[in-house]
Amino acid sequence: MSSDAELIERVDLPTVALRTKLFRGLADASRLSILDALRAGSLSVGEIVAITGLSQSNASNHLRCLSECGLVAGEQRGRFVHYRLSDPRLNELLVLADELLGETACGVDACGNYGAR
Amino acid sequence: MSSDAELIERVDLPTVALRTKLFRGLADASRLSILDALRAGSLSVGEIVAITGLSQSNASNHLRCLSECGLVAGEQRGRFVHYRLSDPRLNELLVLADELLGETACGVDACGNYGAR
DNA sequence: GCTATATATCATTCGTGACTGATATGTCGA
DNA sequence: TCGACATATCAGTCACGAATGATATATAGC
Repeated sequence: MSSDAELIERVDLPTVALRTKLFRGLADASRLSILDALRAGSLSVGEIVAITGLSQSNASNHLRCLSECGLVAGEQRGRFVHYRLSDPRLNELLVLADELLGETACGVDACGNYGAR
Repeated sequence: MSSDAELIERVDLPTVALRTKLFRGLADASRLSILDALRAGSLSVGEIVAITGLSQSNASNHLRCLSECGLVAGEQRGRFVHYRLSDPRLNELLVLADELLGETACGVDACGNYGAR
């Protein structure tokens, strides 16, 4: 239907949906705090809580989310669990983001469409 | 207060907040569709509507958001407004995201913590 | 001037997901 | 086995922001 005038290349929805979920995983101050803390190396949950200031249950919830998504990896050591970034390219992504924020995307802080929850 | 045991390097909150806003700008299927469409070159709003399938007002709202944030730039030509990506590094960011999704972050699609709105 | 087309703005609705507090699981030392 | 510590899970609350539909602005052609 809608005839032959369909020469427009539609957006690839599944791909876009995947990207959306990845960026949504990153679009939260708590999760970004955790990821930022882990850039220096692996940390236990307690250390993450101390560094980020998140509540224990909140941090744990976000860690589960990040872990399921494959962005961080946890390893049990005694009664501690140590988490680390699962891919160095995650660090690259953050660096690239900071570069953008430093230049063209500098209007982001002033954008009132969504706030700093 | 809280004594001298403050050797912990706390997360830099303003920086994290900025990154959060940038990623939140990217964490939406509609906006990502628009950005993806613009990777091929500049497009008018009408073309963007046709390609993404978004409603006109919805697309316009997202374009304003993306424009204010500095991620896209619009130029008036006659009664049309043509938008383009304002920085090629935005494209790099998307490529990097796809790389991550292809490998370590492949759990993202299965992550049920947040959905594909 | 008037009409049609292109884009922008505004108010409202409604679902998603972040946080809290309490509780459960699990691991170590005595 | 028991108590203390580390982490995980769960239910409930509440605010953010995405989409819609109607309306406003703007530009071009007649």
